[in-house]
Amino acid sequence: MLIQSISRLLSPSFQSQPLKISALRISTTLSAADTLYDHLQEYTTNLEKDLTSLKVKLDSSCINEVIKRCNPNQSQLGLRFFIWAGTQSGHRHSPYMYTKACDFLKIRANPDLIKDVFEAYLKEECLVSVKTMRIVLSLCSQAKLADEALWVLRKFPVFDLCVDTVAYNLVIRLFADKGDLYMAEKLMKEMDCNDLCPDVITYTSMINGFCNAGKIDEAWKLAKGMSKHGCVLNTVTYSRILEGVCKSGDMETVLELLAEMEKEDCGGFISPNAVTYTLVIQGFCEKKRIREALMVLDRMGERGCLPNRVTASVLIQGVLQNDEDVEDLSKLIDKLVKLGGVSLSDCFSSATVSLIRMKRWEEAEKMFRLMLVRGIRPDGLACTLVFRELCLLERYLDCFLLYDEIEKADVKSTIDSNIHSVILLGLCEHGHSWEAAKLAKSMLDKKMRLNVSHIGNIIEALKKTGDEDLMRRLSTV
DNA sequence: ATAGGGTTAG
Repeated sequence: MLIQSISRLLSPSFQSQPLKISALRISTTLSAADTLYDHLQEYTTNLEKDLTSLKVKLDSSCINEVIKRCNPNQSQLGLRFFIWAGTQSGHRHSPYMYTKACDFLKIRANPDLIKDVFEAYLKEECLVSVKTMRIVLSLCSQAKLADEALWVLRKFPVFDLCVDTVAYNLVIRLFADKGDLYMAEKLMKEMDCNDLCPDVITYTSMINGFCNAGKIDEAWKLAKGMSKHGCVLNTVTYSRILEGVCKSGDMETVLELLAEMEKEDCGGFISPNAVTYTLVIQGFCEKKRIREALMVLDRMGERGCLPNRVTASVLIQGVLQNDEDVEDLSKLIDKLVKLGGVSLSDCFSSATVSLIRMKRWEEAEKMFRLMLVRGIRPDGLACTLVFRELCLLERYLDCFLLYDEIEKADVKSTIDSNIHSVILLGLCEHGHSWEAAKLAKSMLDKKMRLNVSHIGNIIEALKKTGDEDLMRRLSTV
């Protein structure tokens, strides 16, 4: 969009064609949304039936556009539309769409919308299916609305629908996460009365809730009772308990539990995985018991369990926080990479990120530069944080030099468009027109959006380079 | 149903 404002500033003669092309592209994607939105405005009865009869091909951008237009004043219509769209065969809302719907329709701030829609369904005698219920429950889950989810659960019989385990699990998880374990447990007991049986997922939500509330005994009691319902304790559930014990700080018990999980006679159902080991390592690091954390890494390696990026970043942070010795860090990184599962890039990037978070900026910059010297490519987060810091310090020329070096190593960009824009603007404002022009070209090559508000300054600086080729390319984006 | 660490796209 702002590239277009650049072309306007640059030379009016170039702008007509590209603008027409993009206008055309927008109008084809909007037509489906137009049809649907217009219909929402006109409906009197049978909204859902009529929407279906329009036979519009649904996709996420069209659904997004419709709910966006319903934004401030027509949230209820927007919600009804979103629910209808989700029930259409051939379309399934992505998790991204659920977050968008919650955002645009302000479901969290206005949870009564859900009840209003159901009232309309009843009044207009709309068909409400299990699929409808599933979509509404997913919305409640996204918006973390436990009470509303329970209200929806209670509406199943009103529409002659049977509640299933998936629906119960969703509501139970919401209450358990909220810390209302009384209600969560009540619902779990209620499942039996509906010929439903709690499964491993139900138990895991409950156990997680009890552990977060510091009630490890209650969590154990549940775990012991799982077999009553034919459920077998597995790695995920057991690791939840172990996590709770870690949080309580009793690392001796944690080691006993870990040993229990490692025993062969459990048939491997609860054998620890990378997440389990990482939780234990994290527990020791938080208690500043780094040596023991490192021993857990060895133990993990002996059992053939590979560390991952989380394991690496937890350990590296632990070592950086507790040791002055650079040797320890490089020994650790060597070991991690030798075990496999993480790369040098993962390790050095993690170290850079940890140092920045610990406000040890000079060491972070050294680490970042060392990485480049050794030909190791920094990951996206490390780049973002380093460039953000350099921009705050107004060291735009350094940004450019580092950027150039990273670009030489590889073509795939790990730096987001906003940072590109900030660096570009900084270079322009500090009179580094040549560098700005080179960065602008690189951005054009990547088809990157230019989202800065100081387009005028950028254009003026770029004009100074007298680079006609660049000007032409900017104007024909 | 599994942790953690930014941003983008859909």
